[in-house]
Amino acid sequence: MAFADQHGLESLSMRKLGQQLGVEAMSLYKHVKNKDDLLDGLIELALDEIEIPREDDGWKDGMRRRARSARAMFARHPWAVSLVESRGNPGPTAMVYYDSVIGCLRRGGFDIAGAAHAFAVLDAFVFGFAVQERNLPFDSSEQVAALGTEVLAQLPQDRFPYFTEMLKEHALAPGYSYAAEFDFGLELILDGLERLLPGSS
Amino acid sequence: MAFADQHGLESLSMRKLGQQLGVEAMSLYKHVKNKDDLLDGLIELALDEIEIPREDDGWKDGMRRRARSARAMFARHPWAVSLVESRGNPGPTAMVYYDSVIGCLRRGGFDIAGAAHAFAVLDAFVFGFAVQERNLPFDSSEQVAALGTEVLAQLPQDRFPYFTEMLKEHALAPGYSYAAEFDFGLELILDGLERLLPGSS
DNA sequence: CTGGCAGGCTTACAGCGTAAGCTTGGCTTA
DNA sequence: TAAGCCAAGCTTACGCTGTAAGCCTGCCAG
Repeated sequence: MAFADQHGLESLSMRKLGQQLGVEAMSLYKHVKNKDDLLDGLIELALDEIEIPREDDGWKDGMRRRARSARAMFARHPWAVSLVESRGNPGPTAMVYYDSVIGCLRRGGFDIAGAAHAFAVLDAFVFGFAVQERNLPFDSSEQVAALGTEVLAQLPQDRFPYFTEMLKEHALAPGYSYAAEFDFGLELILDGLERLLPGSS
Repeated sequence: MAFADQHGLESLSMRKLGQQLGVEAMSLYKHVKNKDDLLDGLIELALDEIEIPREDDGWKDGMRRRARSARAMFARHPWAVSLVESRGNPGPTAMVYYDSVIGCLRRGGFDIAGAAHAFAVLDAFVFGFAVQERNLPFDSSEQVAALGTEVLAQLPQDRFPYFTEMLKEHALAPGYSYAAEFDFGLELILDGLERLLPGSS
């Protein structure tokens, strides 16, 4: 995990990892079945950093908590995005996660189908947002400004009037942060789900 | 693209691609700068299959159209998911796509910030859903039944009561299709966005 | 007729995951 | 104390990858 955080997932090879540990590549195979096994372990570590809903959380707080912490985890470990994307089989940590999320929704009043809906839409949003955020070609707001003005200079602005406008008057405006879009989307979805509940007319 | 559809992205190597074309691997480099260049071209082809909103679409219809067609494209070309995920730089097709989406929203009455919100949440959902769907370890509903019962048999059911329940009574129920979750989430988000509009009090 | 050049081919290299087998040192047990 | 096992490392080798460098051939313009 330290290696992935430091050097990125694409440069994690058995040889380099061994080198960092002061060991030959093949020695790692005493501890790990193969590279996929190692990557599965990495996912497990990453998923374990996602906070699951507490027993005493209402469904909305519980979902908010896990969504926010998932986003934070993906921001801390960008490699986890590609990893989760590229391999499917849920490990034990994923099972705990699934069960606690569904449980939180069911206790909050959702029927089975409703909980499935809620889970699907929230999960898709959280993960999709993590991907978007990781693919942004900048990290800080100085970088976004620099890159934005450069793009603007090269762009045939008359061909993309709406995009240009948004870049100029929104994304490049002081204080803009893409991260804020996360809370917006999250609350929108949570409010929409709330309306499904019996008793919200 | 044909090769990727047929054999999957992971087995697309320059040598194998050349072989399929009756040509040596290195010959491809006369037409393509390097493999990344080729992959960028693939993305371009894939994105081009996403329907963009029509001029006469209302914002809701426009967004629904592009969301649905994006999902359909990802279903047709599963490799496009990993590809979009792994490389960021938007090409010309992506620019057209961005501009038309933002334009559709703006014409529909969203202010700049609102359009940015809407774009972000919809895009995250659509892409996140595509990833989920691609990672499902089954393709048909017979497969889901077979796999589901197998998982159920192995699972320590008492440890994951909610998950077990959902599997038994929902996912394994006849006629269940994960795909239906897409429209649910999409409409939920669209309805949520509608409420942002002035005049919907 | 000639030059350029597009489109292919050949060779070669470094890096990858990993199969197969070897060495070593410490612990367990008789 | 001796015997045996085994965990943890090392070595070598194989087939795969992307691609740099350079060569050959045939078409087409001047």
